[in-house]
Amino acid sequence: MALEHAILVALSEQAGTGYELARRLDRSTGYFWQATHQQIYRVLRRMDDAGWVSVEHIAQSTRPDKKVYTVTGTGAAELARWLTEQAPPAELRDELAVKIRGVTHGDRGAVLAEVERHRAHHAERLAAYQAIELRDYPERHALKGTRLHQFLVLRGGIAAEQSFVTWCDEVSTALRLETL
Amino acid sequence: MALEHAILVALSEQAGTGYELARRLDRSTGYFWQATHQQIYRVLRRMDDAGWVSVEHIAQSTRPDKKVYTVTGTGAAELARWLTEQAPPAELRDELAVKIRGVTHGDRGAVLAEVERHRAHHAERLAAYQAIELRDYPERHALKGTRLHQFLVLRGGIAAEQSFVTWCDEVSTALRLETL
DNA sequence: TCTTCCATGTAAATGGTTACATGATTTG
DNA sequence: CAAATCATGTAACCATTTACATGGAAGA
Repeated sequence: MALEHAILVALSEQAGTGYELARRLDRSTGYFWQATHQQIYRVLRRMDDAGWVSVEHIAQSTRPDKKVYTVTGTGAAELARWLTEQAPPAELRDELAVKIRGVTHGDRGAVLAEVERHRAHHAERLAAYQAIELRDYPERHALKGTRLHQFLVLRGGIAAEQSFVTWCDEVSTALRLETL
Repeated sequence: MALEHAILVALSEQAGTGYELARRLDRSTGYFWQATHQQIYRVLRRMDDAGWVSVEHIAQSTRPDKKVYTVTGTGAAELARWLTEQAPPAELRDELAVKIRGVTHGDRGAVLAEVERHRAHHAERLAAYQAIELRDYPERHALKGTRLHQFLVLRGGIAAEQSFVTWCDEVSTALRLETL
């Protein structure tokens, strides 16, 4: 499973708490792998039991105690091993497609509105990703190492959102024309 | 949840058995929603309990007995209701992105090979979808009703696979150049 | 003869979401 | 004064995947 390994990647770059990881994943691997903090806490405990990470308890006076996680040698080895494994290619899951397939059995106007809502959502994400691209990677063609790899993942997010937007447009045009 | 409703859509077009649905979904809604036969059997039972479908037992001499499912009035109403609901926009889940993010912590050659394997997989799917497009929808611009909606979902699958292929190419080029 | 197809399911495990709970601090 | 942020978690539930099980018929 990938969540463990997404966490290993994130912690290899910088040790941190579960709470912090939840936000970091949102902004990096998060384009392709999401997780709530509850899930992350549970997985971190499992990883600790397996010896992939070690914990440093930090008592805080004003806040609840922190647990800062660091990748161990075993964890690093596990990440390296996992990287050589084959992963299942991505499969899509989009309820919108089910709704489109079902248009004839309900209110076509509602489905059209839904297509446009999704269009707006994906366009917004696309714009956000493109803003990150411009702001954080001005030297696009000179990237190396981790920064290059982060950039490449971002590019995947951009490509995917772009294609959702284009598809939504095609669908709403076709549904409108059909009504005439 | 969408599986129930994907099944309602499929059964509205044509009554059928659980086994048959498993294959049909594969070829229609399946570009955006997959399900195994085990899951379908379980969901069909739930739908039967809820009164969304009715079952006709058909005894067969040579084969195990069939259960042919049909959508009831309640089921049709539920589908219509669901179509007016908002659905969460699609989110991506691709382990490949996690591996790309982690390249510096393992064997870069292995990850590159994996990117190319995924590229091949998506290219194959794309070709398959395009073949269906050519074979089954030669009158692309004159489509109406269910056939149009099926076509639009297929177009979404094509757009998505296309963007995966393009992305994989971008990633493998970048990873190769980085090595130099 | 071996594989695929038809046709049904159960059981267990894993993964993920939602709801609930606590409590101080900083920001608006 | 209210809301968001930091920081942790538990519990219950739901969805999905994988493995196991059966058994005849048709086709390669």
